[in-house]
Amino acid sequence: MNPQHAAFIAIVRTIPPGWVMSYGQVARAAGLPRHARRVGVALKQLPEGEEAPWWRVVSGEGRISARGLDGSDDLQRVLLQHEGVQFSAEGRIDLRRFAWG
DNA sequence: TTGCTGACTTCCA
DNA sequence: ATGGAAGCCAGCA
Repeated sequence: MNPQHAAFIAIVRTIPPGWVMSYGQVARAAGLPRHARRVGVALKQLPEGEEAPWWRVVSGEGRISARGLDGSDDLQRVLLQHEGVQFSAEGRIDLRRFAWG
């Protein structure tokens, strides 16, 4: 397990239910700015044993990043809505609500 | 080493 | 709002 990935996962584990963070925020919180893309890689390669709320990580625009094949996109949306996260008609999340303040 | 590829972000027209 | 380009950086061929 890549140490950087471990750092990202550690941050993701601190995201409480009903809350979301963008890839960029996770990267910065882990002390690794400009590594937003790596956060995506870390989550994609998240081992079975590692438990982390990957679905609470979205893009900076408040949308769910596409994976392409599997329907994990839909699963993510369902999980978030189940936690009470509000989506706009266009399927967007208003990240301003999650800015510390 | 070079070039391409991303679960990204930021600028600019 | 919207599309495209550029910046970014580790992994891989």
